Amino acid sequence: MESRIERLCIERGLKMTGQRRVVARVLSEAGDHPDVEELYRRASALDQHISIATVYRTVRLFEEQGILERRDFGGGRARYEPTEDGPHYHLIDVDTGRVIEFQDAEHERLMHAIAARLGFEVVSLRLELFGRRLPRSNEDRDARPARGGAARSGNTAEGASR
Amino acid sequence: MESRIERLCIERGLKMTGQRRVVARVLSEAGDHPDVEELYRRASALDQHISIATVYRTVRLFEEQGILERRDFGGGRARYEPTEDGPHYHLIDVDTGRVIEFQDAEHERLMHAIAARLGFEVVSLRLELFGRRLPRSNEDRDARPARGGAARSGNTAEGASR
DNA sequence: ATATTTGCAAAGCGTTTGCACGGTT
DNA sequence: AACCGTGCAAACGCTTTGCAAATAT
Repeated sequence: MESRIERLCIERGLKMTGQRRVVARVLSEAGDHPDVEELYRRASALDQHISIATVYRTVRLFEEQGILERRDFGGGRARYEPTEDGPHYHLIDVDTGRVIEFQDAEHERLMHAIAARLGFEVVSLRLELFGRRLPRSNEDRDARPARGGAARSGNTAEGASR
Repeated sequence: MESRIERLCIERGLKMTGQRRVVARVLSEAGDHPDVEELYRRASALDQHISIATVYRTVRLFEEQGILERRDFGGGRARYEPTEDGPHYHLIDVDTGRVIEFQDAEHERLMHAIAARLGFEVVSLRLELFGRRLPRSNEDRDARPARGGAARSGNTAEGASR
Protein backbone atom coordinates (compact mmCIF):
# COMPACT_ATOMS: atom_id res chain seq x y z
CA MET A 1 0.00 0.00 0.00
CA GLU A 2 1.20 3.45 -0.95
CA SER A 3 2.29 5.76 1.82
CA ARG A 4 1.47 9.45 1.76
CA ILE A 5 5.07 10.39 1.06
CA GLU A 6 5.47 7.75 -1.61
CA ARG A 7 2.58 9.41 -3.41
CA LEU A 8 4.40 12.74 -3.23
CA CYS A 9 7.51 11.11 -4.68
CA ILE A 10 5.57 9.69 -7.60
CA GLU A 11 3.92 13.05 -8.24
CA ARG A 12 7.39 14.52 -8.52
CA GLY A 13 8.54 11.77 -10.85
CA LEU A 14 11.17 10.32 -8.52
CA LYS A 15 12.42 6.87 -9.31
CA MET A 16 10.86 4.61 -6.72
CA THR A 17 13.34 2.07 -5.47
CA GLY A 18 12.57 -0.35 -2.69
CA GLN A 19 14.74 1.67 -0.33
CA ARG A 20 12.98 4.92 -1.05
CA ARG A 21 9.63 3.28 -0.60
CA VAL A 22 10.66 2.07 2.83
CA VAL A 23 12.05 5.40 3.93
CA ALA A 24 8.93 7.12 2.61
CA ARG A 25 6.77 4.76 4.61
CA VAL A 26 8.77 5.18 7.80
CA LEU A 27 8.49 8.93 7.47
CA SER A 28 4.80 8.82 6.69
CA GLU A 29 4.19 6.85 9.84
CA ALA A 30 6.48 8.89 12.07
CA GLY A 31 4.68 11.23 14.42
CA ASP A 32 7.91 12.55 15.86
CA HIS A 33 11.16 14.15 14.68
CA PRO A 34 13.60 11.29 14.12
CA ASP A 35 17.23 11.71 13.20
CA VAL A 36 18.92 9.73 10.44
CA GLU A 37 20.13 7.00 12.75
CA GLU A 38 16.60 6.45 14.04
CA LEU A 39 15.19 6.44 10.51
CA TYR A 40 17.80 3.89 9.58
CA ARG A 41 16.81 1.74 12.53
CA ARG A 42 13.14 1.85 11.63
CA ALA A 43 13.78 1.28 7.96
CA SER A 44 16.07 -1.67 8.67
CA ALA A 45 13.29 -3.29 10.65
CA LEU A 46 11.16 -3.32 7.49
CA ASP A 47 13.90 -4.14 5.02
CA GLN A 48 17.47 -5.27 5.64
CA HIS A 49 18.64 -4.06 2.26
CA ILE A 50 19.19 -0.49 3.29
CA SER A 51 22.46 1.19 4.11
CA ILE A 52 22.69 4.32 6.21
CA ALA A 53 24.30 6.12 3.28
CA THR A 54 21.09 5.62 1.34
CA VAL A 55 19.04 7.00 4.18
CA TYR A 56 21.23 10.09 4.17
CA ARG A 57 20.85 10.43 0.42
CA THR A 58 17.11 9.87 0.49
CA VAL A 59 16.52 12.32 3.28
CA ARG A 60 18.48 14.93 1.41
CA LEU A 61 16.59 14.28 -1.78
CA PHE A 62 13.25 14.53 -0.01
CA GLU A 63 14.31 17.76 1.60
CA GLU A 64 15.30 19.24 -1.76
CA GLN A 65 11.90 18.20 -3.08
CA GLY A 66 10.14 19.99 -0.24
CA ILE A 67 8.75 16.72 1.09
CA LEU A 68 10.75 16.86 4.28
CA GLU A 69 12.01 19.54 6.60
CA ARG A 70 15.29 19.40 8.38
CA ARG A 71 15.35 20.57 12.00
CA ASP A 72 18.29 21.32 14.18
CA PHE A 73 17.38 21.17 17.83
CA GLY A 74 21.00 21.25 18.89
CA GLY A 75 23.07 18.23 19.74
CA GLY A 76 24.73 17.85 16.37
CA ARG A 77 22.28 15.59 14.58
CA ALA A 78 19.73 16.79 12.09
CA ARG A 79 16.16 15.68 12.63
CA TYR A 80 13.41 15.41 10.09
CA GLU A 81 9.69 15.82 9.80
CA PRO A 82 7.30 15.69 6.84
CA THR A 83 6.49 19.17 5.55
CA GLU A 84 3.30 20.50 7.06
CA ASP A 85 0.73 22.95 5.78
CA GLY A 86 1.52 26.03 7.79
CA PRO A 87 4.48 27.21 9.84
CA HIS A 88 4.74 25.81 13.32
CA TYR A 89 7.33 25.82 16.04
CA HIS A 90 8.67 23.51 18.70
CA LEU A 91 8.79 23.48 22.43
CA ILE A 92 11.31 20.99 23.70
CA ASP A 93 10.83 19.60 27.20
CA VAL A 94 14.32 19.88 28.62
CA ASP A 95 13.73 17.04 31.05
CA THR A 96 12.27 14.43 28.72
CA GLY A 97 13.28 15.59 25.25
CA ARG A 98 9.65 15.45 24.15
CA VAL A 99 8.83 17.89 21.38
CA ILE A 100 5.53 19.74 21.35
CA GLU A 101 4.51 21.58 18.23
CA PHE A 102 2.57 24.79 18.40
CA GLN A 103 1.57 27.72 16.32
CA ASP A 104 0.64 31.23 17.24
CA ALA A 105 -0.88 33.87 15.04
CA GLU A 106 0.26 36.71 17.27
CA HIS A 107 3.83 35.49 16.98
CA GLU A 108 3.64 35.55 13.18
CA ARG A 109 2.42 39.11 13.31
CA LEU A 110 5.08 40.16 15.77
CA MET A 111 7.91 38.67 13.74
CA HIS A 112 6.84 40.63 10.69
CA ALA A 113 6.50 43.77 12.75
CA ILE A 114 9.98 43.37 14.22
CA ALA A 115 11.54 42.70 10.84
CA ALA A 116 9.70 45.62 9.32
CA ARG A 117 10.91 48.08 11.92
CA LEU A 118 14.48 46.97 11.17
CA GLY A 119 13.81 47.42 7.46
CA PHE A 120 13.55 43.76 6.52
CA GLU A 121 11.03 41.30 5.25
CA VAL A 122 10.98 37.87 6.86
CA VAL A 123 12.32 35.13 4.62
CA SER A 124 12.24 32.42 7.23
CA LEU A 125 12.69 32.09 10.94
CA ARG A 126 13.67 29.67 13.59
CA LEU A 127 12.00 29.55 16.94
CA GLU A 128 12.52 26.94 19.56
CA LEU A 129 11.38 27.08 23.12
CA PHE A 130 13.14 24.98 25.70
CA GLY A 131 10.95 24.57 28.72
CA ARG A 132 10.23 22.68 31.87
CA ARG A 133 6.83 21.23 32.69
CA LEU A 134 4.96 23.37 35.16
CA PRO A 135 3.22 21.71 38.11
CA ARG A 136 -0.36 22.03 36.97
CA SER A 137 -2.64 24.07 39.16
CA ASN A 138 -5.93 22.77 40.56
CA GLU A 139 -8.26 24.73 38.33
CA ASP A 140 -6.30 23.81 35.24
CA ARG A 141 -6.95 20.12 35.35
CA ASP A 142 -7.61 19.29 31.70
CA ALA A 143 -5.24 19.08 28.82
CA ARG A 144 -6.64 21.37 26.19
CA PRO A 145 -5.13 23.90 23.86
CA ALA A 146 -5.91 27.32 25.27
CA ARG A 147 -7.20 30.25 23.26
CA GLY A 148 -4.90 31.87 20.77
CA GLY A 149 -3.15 28.85 19.37
CA ALA A 150 -3.09 25.13 18.80
CA ALA A 151 -0.69 22.47 19.93
CA ARG A 152 0.08 18.91 18.94
CA SER A 153 2.59 16.75 20.68
CA GLY A 154 4.88 14.02 19.52
CA ASN A 155 7.59 12.01 21.15
CA THR A 156 11.20 12.20 20.19
CA ALA A 157 13.65 9.39 20.07
CA GLU A 158 16.11 10.85 22.52
CA GLY A 159 16.93 13.38 25.19
CA ALA A 160 17.36 17.13 25.12
CA SER A 161 20.23 19.04 23.60
CA ARG A 162 23.61 19.79 25.12
CA MET B 1 46.29 46.96 28.61
CA GLU B 2 43.61 44.76 30.07
CA SER B 3 40.66 43.87 27.88
CA ARG B 4 37.15 43.75 29.26
CA ILE B 5 37.02 39.98 29.01
CA GLU B 6 40.44 39.55 30.55
CA ARG B 7 39.11 41.41 33.57
CA LEU B 8 36.22 38.97 33.77
CA CYS B 9 38.67 36.08 33.64
CA ILE B 10 40.70 37.50 36.50
CA GLU B 11 37.57 38.10 38.55
CA ARG B 12 36.80 34.41 38.13
CA GLY B 13 40.31 33.41 39.09
CA LEU B 14 41.25 31.87 35.76
CA LYS B 15 44.89 31.32 35.09
CA MET B 16 45.90 33.98 32.60
CA THR B 17 48.20 32.58 29.98
CA GLY B 18 49.38 34.53 27.01
CA GLN B 19 47.01 32.62 24.75
CA ARG B 20 43.97 33.30 26.88
CA ARG B 21 44.87 36.95 27.06
CA VAL B 22 44.98 37.14 23.28
CA VAL B 23 41.69 35.31 22.79
CA ALA B 24 40.11 37.51 25.47
CA ARG B 25 41.30 40.60 23.67
CA VAL B 26 40.12 39.41 20.26
CA LEU B 27 36.71 38.70 21.72
CA SER B 28 36.56 42.00 23.55
CA GLU B 29 37.22 43.83 20.34
CA ALA B 30 34.90 41.75 18.18
CA GLY B 31 31.66 43.48 17.31
CA ASP B 32 30.42 40.49 15.37
CA HIS B 33 29.81 36.77 15.85
CA PRO B 34 32.99 35.03 14.75
CA ASP B 35 33.44 31.29 14.54
CA VAL B 36 36.46 29.47 15.95
CA GLU B 37 38.39 29.58 12.72
CA GLU B 38 37.94 33.32 12.51
CA LEU B 39 38.97 33.76 16.15
CA TYR B 40 42.02 31.67 15.45
CA ARG B 41 42.86 33.86 12.47
CA ARG B 42 42.54 37.08 14.47
CA ALA B 43 44.41 35.67 17.44
CA SER B 44 47.22 34.40 15.25
CA ALA B 45 47.67 37.88 13.86
CA LEU B 46 48.48 39.09 17.39
CA ASP B 47 50.47 36.09 18.53
CA GLN B 48 51.81 33.16 16.53
CA HIS B 49 52.01 30.92 19.57
CA ILE B 50 48.42 29.83 19.46
CA SER B 51 47.03 26.58 18.18
CA ILE B 52 43.47 26.15 17.09
CA ALA B 53 43.02 23.48 19.75
CA THR B 54 43.67 26.12 22.37
CA VAL B 55 41.12 28.43 20.82
CA TYR B 56 38.58 25.64 21.03
CA ARG B 57 39.49 24.97 24.64
CA THR B 58 39.45 28.63 25.59
CA VAL B 59 36.15 29.32 23.95
CA ARG B 60 34.64 26.37 25.76
CA LEU B 61 36.07 27.51 29.06
CA PHE B 62 34.74 31.02 28.58
CA GLU B 63 31.35 29.66 27.70
CA GLU B 64 31.26 27.55 30.86
CA GLN B 65 32.19 30.66 32.82
CA GLY B 66 29.32 32.59 31.31
CA ILE B 67 31.68 34.99 29.62
CA LEU B 68 30.77 33.88 26.14
CA GLU B 69 27.67 32.63 24.40
CA ARG B 70 27.68 30.04 21.70
CA ARG B 71 25.37 30.61 18.76
CA ASP B 72 24.33 28.27 16.04
CA PHE B 73 23.12 30.12 13.00
CA GLY B 74 23.23 26.98 10.89
CA GLY B 75 26.04 26.02 8.58
CA GLY B 76 27.74 23.65 10.98
CA ARG B 77 30.11 25.99 12.80
CA ALA B 78 29.45 27.44 16.20
CA ARG B 79 29.80 31.20 16.54
CA TYR B 80 30.53 33.20 19.64
CA GLU B 81 29.71 36.52 21.19
CA PRO B 82 30.47 38.05 24.59
CA THR B 83 27.59 37.64 27.01
CA GLU B 84 25.38 40.69 27.05
CA ASP B 85 23.19 42.13 29.77
CA GLY B 86 19.76 41.09 28.61
CA PRO B 87 18.46 38.53 26.16
CA HIS B 88 18.55 39.56 22.55
CA TYR B 89 18.01 37.86 19.24
CA HIS B 90 19.40 37.93 15.76
CA LEU B 91 18.17 38.87 12.36
CA ILE B 92 20.42 37.49 9.66
CA ASP B 93 20.43 39.26 6.31
CA VAL B 94 20.18 36.36 3.90
CA ASP B 95 21.89 38.32 1.13
CA THR B 96 24.90 39.66 3.00
CA GLY B 97 25.17 37.46 6.08
CA ARG B 98 25.17 40.53 8.30
CA VAL B 99 23.73 39.92 11.73
CA ILE B 100 21.54 42.51 13.38
CA GLU B 101 20.75 42.15 17.03
CA PHE B 102 17.43 43.17 18.45
CA GLN B 103 15.31 42.79 21.50
CA ASP B 104 11.61 43.05 22.00
CA ALA B 105 9.72 43.18 25.25
CA GLU B 106 6.47 42.04 23.67
CA HIS B 107 8.21 38.96 22.33
CA GLU B 108 9.46 38.04 25.79
CA ARG B 109 5.94 38.31 27.11
CA LEU B 110 4.50 36.28 24.29
CA MET B 111 7.02 33.45 24.71
CA HIS B 112 6.08 33.09 28.35
CA ALA B 113 2.41 33.19 27.50
CA ILE B 114 2.79 30.48 24.87
CA ALA B 115 4.81 28.25 27.16
CA ALA B 116 2.35 28.81 29.99
CA ARG B 117 -0.64 27.79 27.92
CA LEU B 118 1.16 24.55 27.05
CA GLY B 119 1.94 24.01 30.73
CA PHE B 120 5.62 24.91 30.64
CA GLU B 121 7.97 27.51 31.95
CA VAL B 122 10.58 28.88 29.57
CA VAL B 123 14.09 27.69 30.35
CA SER B 124 15.67 29.17 27.27
CA LEU B 125 14.76 29.87 23.72
CA ARG B 126 16.22 30.28 20.32
CA LEU B 127 14.92 32.81 17.87
CA GLU B 128 16.50 33.74 14.61
CA LEU B 129 14.97 35.76 11.86
CA PHE B 130 16.29 35.37 8.34
CA GLY B 131 15.30 38.36 6.28
CA ARG B 132 15.86 40.40 3.20
CA ARG B 133 16.43 44.14 3.24
CA LEU B 134 13.33 46.06 2.27
CA PRO B 135 13.62 48.95 -0.17
CA ARG B 136 13.27 51.87 2.23
CA SER B 137 10.36 54.16 1.68
CA ASN B 138 10.71 57.94 1.23
CA GLU B 139 9.33 59.04 4.56
CA ASP B 140 11.46 56.55 6.45
CA ARG B 141 14.81 57.96 5.54
CA ASP B 142 16.74 57.73 8.82
CA ALA B 143 18.21 54.75 10.54
CA ARG B 144 16.78 54.76 14.03
CA PRO B 145 15.46 52.10 16.32
CA ALA B 146 11.69 52.32 16.22
CA ARG B 147 9.44 52.20 19.27
CA GLY B 148 9.11 48.91 21.08
CA GLY B 149 12.66 47.68 20.81
CA ALA B 150 16.28 48.43 20.17
CA ALA B 151 18.68 47.23 17.54
CA ARG B 152 22.42 47.11 17.14
CA SER B 153 24.18 45.78 14.11
CA GLY B 154 27.41 43.98 13.56
CA ASN B 155 29.08 42.32 10.65
CA THR B 156 29.71 38.64 10.41
CA ALA B 157 32.63 36.91 8.86
CA GLU B 158 30.65 34.93 6.37
CA GLY B 159 27.43 34.39 4.48
CA ALA B 160 24.07 33.11 5.59
CA SER B 161 23.22 29.57 6.47
CA ARG B 162 22.12 26.82 4.17
C1' DA C 1 19.29 0.05 -22.97
C1' DT C 2 20.62 3.60 -20.27
C1' DA C 3 20.74 6.58 -16.78
C1' DT C 4 20.14 6.40 -11.68
C1' DT C 5 20.60 4.50 -7.37
C1' DT C 6 22.84 1.55 -4.15
C1' DG C 7 26.39 -0.47 -0.78
C1' DC C 8 30.69 -0.22 0.91
C1' DA C 9 34.43 1.93 2.69
C1' DA C 10 37.09 5.89 2.67
C1' DA C 11 37.20 10.77 3.19
C1' DG C 12 35.50 15.21 4.97
C1' DC C 13 34.40 18.56 8.39
C1' DG C 14 34.15 20.77 12.79
C1' DT C 15 35.45 19.56 17.26
C1' DT C 16 37.63 16.97 21.12
C1' DT C 17 41.34 14.52 23.40
C1' DG C 18 45.84 11.80 24.97
C1' DC C 19 50.21 12.78 25.76
C1' DA C 20 54.53 14.96 26.71
C1' DC C 21 56.21 19.59 27.21
C1' DG C 22 56.04 24.29 28.97
C1' DG C 23 54.28 28.11 31.66
C1' DT C 24 51.54 30.18 35.79
C1' DT C 25 50.68 30.64 40.45
C1' DA D 1 57.38 22.81 43.16
C1' DA D 2 52.87 21.52 41.82
C1' DC D 3 49.58 22.01 38.80
C1' DC D 4 47.42 23.41 34.89
C1' DG D 5 47.52 24.91 30.05
C1' DT D 6 49.47 24.03 25.57
C1' DG D 7 50.79 21.99 20.92
C1' DC D 8 50.60 18.30 18.08
C1' DA D 9 48.44 14.76 15.89
C1' DA D 10 45.27 11.26 16.30
C1' DA D 11 40.43 10.28 17.24
C1' DC D 12 35.71 11.54 17.14
C1' DG D 13 30.67 11.80 15.45
C1' DC D 14 27.92 13.04 11.79
C1' DT D 15 27.65 13.40 7.00
C1' DT D 16 29.22 13.07 2.20
C1' DT D 17 31.35 10.78 -1.69
C1' DG D 18 34.08 7.65 -5.30
C1' DC D 19 33.48 3.58 -7.31
C1' DA D 20 31.68 -0.68 -9.14
C1' DA D 21 27.58 -3.49 -8.96
C1' DA D 22 22.48 -3.49 -9.02
C1' DT D 23 18.03 -1.53 -10.53
C1' DA D 24 14.18 1.44 -12.35
C1' DT D 25 12.26 3.30 -16.31
